[in-house]
Amino acid sequence: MTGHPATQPDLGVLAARILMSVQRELFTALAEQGFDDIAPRAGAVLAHLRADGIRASELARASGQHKQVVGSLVDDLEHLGYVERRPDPADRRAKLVCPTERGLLQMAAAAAIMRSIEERHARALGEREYAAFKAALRSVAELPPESPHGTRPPGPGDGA
Amino acid sequence: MTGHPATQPDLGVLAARILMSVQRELFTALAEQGFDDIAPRAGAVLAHLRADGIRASELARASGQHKQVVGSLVDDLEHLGYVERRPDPADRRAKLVCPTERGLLQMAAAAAIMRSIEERHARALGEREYAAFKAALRSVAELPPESPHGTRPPGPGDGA
DNA sequence: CCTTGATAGTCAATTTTGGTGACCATTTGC
DNA sequence: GCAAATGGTCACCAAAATTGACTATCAAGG
Repeated sequence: MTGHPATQPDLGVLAARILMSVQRELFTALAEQGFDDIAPRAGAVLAHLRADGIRASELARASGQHKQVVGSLVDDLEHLGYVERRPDPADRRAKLVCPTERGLLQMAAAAAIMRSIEERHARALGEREYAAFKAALRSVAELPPESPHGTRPPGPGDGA
Repeated sequence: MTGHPATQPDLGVLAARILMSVQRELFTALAEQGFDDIAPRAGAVLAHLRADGIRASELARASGQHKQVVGSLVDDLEHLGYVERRPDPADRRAKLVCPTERGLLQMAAAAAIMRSIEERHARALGEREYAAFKAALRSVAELPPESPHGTRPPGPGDGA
């Protein structure tokens, strides 16, 4: 990251700024809607929850966090009543992290807030431009880093 | 953040992913070039350094970190020989954080690495598309959050 | 089968970070 | 020249990430 004011802020600085701003607004709005007991860091788990459950290790991969961190996050969310751990029928080692009723409500609320944030940006940029921006953002997020020699195809590798 | 795999990953998830990937690649490359003693978190300061110096409080604003954090970051970077504190001639309370020779080298190296990362994305997306993407990214990063009533103009308000 | 190696998850200990409140020096506005 | 705001630091505390080890299970191969 190298955003000298002389230079334009670089990709990393911009990403960090957007992340901070989105996080702040999302969790402020969630708190106003009654979800005031979840720490922003729990977003790493909540953002990747699925109604039908997801494995902790997959959460770790998707969020880029270590599995110990995900474990403690899930602990917290479980105590708060947002998720519960259920055994994974397909693998007796694994446990599925499933949202509870309250978890589903939170997911819906967060999705609505994120929609409104993105709609605001879409209005500012123009619908078409924002759609193009979002698509480009996805591409950039999915482009594999560096690949010194034998690049693997950019296929569905990234689970999330 | 609400990126159910069913849904597309949202703005926050994408920003987080890009930030992580950029950080990892940048600091790996810096380490390979001999700058292996700087922690990624110091990027919050390094990214906003200026050759002619910048105040700690401005670093705090630009990076979104508390001034105590910036202080300790600057301490570390000072011990490592990347920056030095000089009194600000314009305000005897303030100190300017100025890059040393080594700091300037680091800034140049980081800028080059970031350029190569962005060039890779530009190749993947197309030069035109990437330029449009980058412009949109800046707009999104600068759009003020929410503004329930009397919006202030989106002028140069954001210091960084 | 029975071994070998990888994967899923947890526990515990350590280290890093981040956050808080108080505090001094200086500047700014009245 | 006094009060309030700003720049910066100190000392302490809480939260968080990283590491390493360990159990249970799965998947391959012999």
